[in-house]
Amino acid sequence: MYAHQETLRKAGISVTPQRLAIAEILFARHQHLTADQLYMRVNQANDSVSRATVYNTLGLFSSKGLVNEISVDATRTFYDTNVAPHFHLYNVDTNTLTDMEHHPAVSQLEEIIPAGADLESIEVVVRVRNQG
Amino acid sequence: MYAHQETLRKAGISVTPQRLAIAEILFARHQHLTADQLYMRVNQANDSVSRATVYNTLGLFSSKGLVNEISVDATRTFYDTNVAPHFHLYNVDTNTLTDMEHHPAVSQLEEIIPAGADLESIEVVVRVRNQG
DNA sequence: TTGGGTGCAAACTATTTGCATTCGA
DNA sequence: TCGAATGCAAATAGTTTGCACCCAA
Repeated sequence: MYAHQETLRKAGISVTPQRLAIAEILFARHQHLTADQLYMRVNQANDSVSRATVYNTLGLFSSKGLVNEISVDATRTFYDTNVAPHFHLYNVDTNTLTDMEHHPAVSQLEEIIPAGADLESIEVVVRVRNQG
Repeated sequence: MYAHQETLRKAGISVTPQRLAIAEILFARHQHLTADQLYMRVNQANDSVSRATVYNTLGLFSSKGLVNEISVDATRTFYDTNVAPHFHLYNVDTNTLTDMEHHPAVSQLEEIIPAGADLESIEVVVRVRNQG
């Protein structure tokens, strides 16, 4: 039930009931959730955690490298529990984010989009910060 | 001075003074601007265009394929006048978005980040919509 | 006991929208 | 003239913040 106490400790994050409740749901499997989706799932599992704490905790997890933030458009940020670099497929109609199995060159990306879907745009952002 | 009337017409966009003022600045060269940066530059060139019109016009240009939207984080959307698929480098310290000259495989991306910068994250989103 | 963590509500920011006005073919 | 475009201000949505309270070391 508390399989992720260790996950938090190893990342240097002190364990609290709220953080653990969030971690148990978030890290149950590789997935892509928005802050609000996570907020609803945590509270539906009848733990009570506020929105602010969900946001703060996701920011903390992200800064510790436990999750990746993926900003698919101006108002939708997903949190991805798979922190290895990989490609994502975002369906604007269903508002779902999934992993791509293959990582082709950008020039060949169009060839491998799923049947029934049309390419809308490709966004590659390598985020860097200044050293120091 | 009005080199981009034709750009708009070819894209099926009717020409208005505001749209032309925006186009002249935006398409002067390949660049990455936020809506607000563009708003300020347009008005500093002493044309008067409202924020709403800048946003609406960018949305229109984007839907016609004249610019690409790049959402670098939850509150920063850049508009890129280079609509060919390519990689971007976003510096979180300077808040600048630039093009990458090379398009390596994701697994090799870390090797080509600029001197003086550290990799923070890699975000690849292929946006699709359902056919029909 | 005391500093970090939490929760609420208010603040904030980027963007969108409703609607009355204005413009241009 | 008449629909499209514009501009303002208000609305919206996602996220952050200030601050009082609480709890565990």
